[in-house]
Amino acid sequence: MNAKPNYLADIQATTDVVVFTIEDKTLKVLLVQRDEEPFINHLSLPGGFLHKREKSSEAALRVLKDKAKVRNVFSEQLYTFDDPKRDPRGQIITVAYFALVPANKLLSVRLAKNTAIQSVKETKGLAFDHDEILNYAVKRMRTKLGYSNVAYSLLPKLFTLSQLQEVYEVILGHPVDKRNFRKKIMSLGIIEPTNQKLTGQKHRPALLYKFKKHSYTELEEPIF
Amino acid sequence: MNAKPNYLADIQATTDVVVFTIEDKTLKVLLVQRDEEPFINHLSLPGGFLHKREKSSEAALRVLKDKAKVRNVFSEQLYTFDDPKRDPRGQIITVAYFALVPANKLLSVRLAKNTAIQSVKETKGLAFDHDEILNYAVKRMRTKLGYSNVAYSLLPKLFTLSQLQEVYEVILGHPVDKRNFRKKIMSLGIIEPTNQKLTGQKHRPALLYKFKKHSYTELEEPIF
DNA sequence: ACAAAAGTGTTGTATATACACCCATGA
DNA sequence: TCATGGGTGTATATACAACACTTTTGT
Repeated sequence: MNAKPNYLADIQATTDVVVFTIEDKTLKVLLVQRDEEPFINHLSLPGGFLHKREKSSEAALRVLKDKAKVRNVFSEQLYTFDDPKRDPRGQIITVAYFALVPANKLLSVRLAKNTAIQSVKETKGLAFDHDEILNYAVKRMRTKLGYSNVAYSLLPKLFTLSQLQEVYEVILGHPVDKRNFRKKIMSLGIIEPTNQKLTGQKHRPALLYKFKKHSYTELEEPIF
Repeated sequence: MNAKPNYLADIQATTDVVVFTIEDKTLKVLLVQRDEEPFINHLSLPGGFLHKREKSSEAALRVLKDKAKVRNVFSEQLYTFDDPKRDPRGQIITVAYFALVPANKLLSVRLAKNTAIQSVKETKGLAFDHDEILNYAVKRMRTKLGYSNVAYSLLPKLFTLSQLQEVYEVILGHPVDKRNFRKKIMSLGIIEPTNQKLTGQKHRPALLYKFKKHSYTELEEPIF
């Protein structure tokens, strides 16, 4: 192999992961507090450097396991941010991912020091260009939800139609009509009723549904 | 700065650009023949290494200027391919872009040695993972066209409605009804008629239209 | 006059939207 | 018995899909 010409960039690569969840009718994101320079004590997206012989998708899963304590969640490559000025340490590009995690899977990480799960709306002033990455992820996630079944990854295995509707309302940012929503979602054929009900609330028990597929599928007709 | 721990990847970064054009009712792609190892003499997507202090988007424009001889064309980041086995020379990740160029802007590059503009359908056996990148680009381009005005970037400034319809037919892969297409496209309000006609053909001259905006815009309602 | 593409409306069908009441449970 | 969310149908408006003939030019 020839020596590298000196106009070529010396690059390091990282992965940052935008972990979304929905809770209290609010879209939230997982953040970690940095414990070293640069941006020490700032909040940032969870991330890390790419290891030798590792794909960024594997690195993203590693970050999800180590920092968010979750496995088997939906994650997808988002965009690569590579402005040479984005990191003061040098030319460090980041392959950003986003992941969707049901709130009930984030119990253990809530207890960890130096992590926060906070409303996306109230999030700004993150380290590096992470505000920009977060904004980009929100946009992508919104459109994804409109033509795929990814909502499954924000809900427990069994869920009520109202819970599913809440997911869509939070992400769309406006309420939708209950009857029309149910008609639409049932006509898509992506979920099916179980024979179980959610009891123990102070109102009529709701029938529990499940997604037919727990893997990412794009729909022919859009949901919204 | 500390020394780099040895489990971190030594990375180089490249950009590869999928340059699409439409000609003879066919979707075509610009390819270059490699003149060095690995994959010497194989066709590949035009691309190159990232320079110091350069963003991948700038590198993509540089590639477009140097290899495709075009400027001011639509280009957009596609996806980052980073399987450590994708390049035998080492851990080389590529930030792929796709660009849309009207056929009439590719005149000079046609004459160049070692370049080819060929039908996407008939393209396979490219160097590295470029078949995969090309497939990914085709898919993305199809969906983009459905909810944006990017068709402008595949046509000359002035064009007939039949030419525009051809763009959609080629990318959708099936013919569409002329009257319905015109109704739809006019109702979107993204193009407007000029007072010029395209004469010199052996049939009735067609009114020429232009896009209101020559910059990428996402539409509220999808075209298809 | 002929060939070839340009241009133009209507109708039926399917989809989306708007809207209000009764039901089952826990407290 | 009351409060709370669960569950259900219809009528109207809008969007989509199918379809054929006349016009203008070049040869």
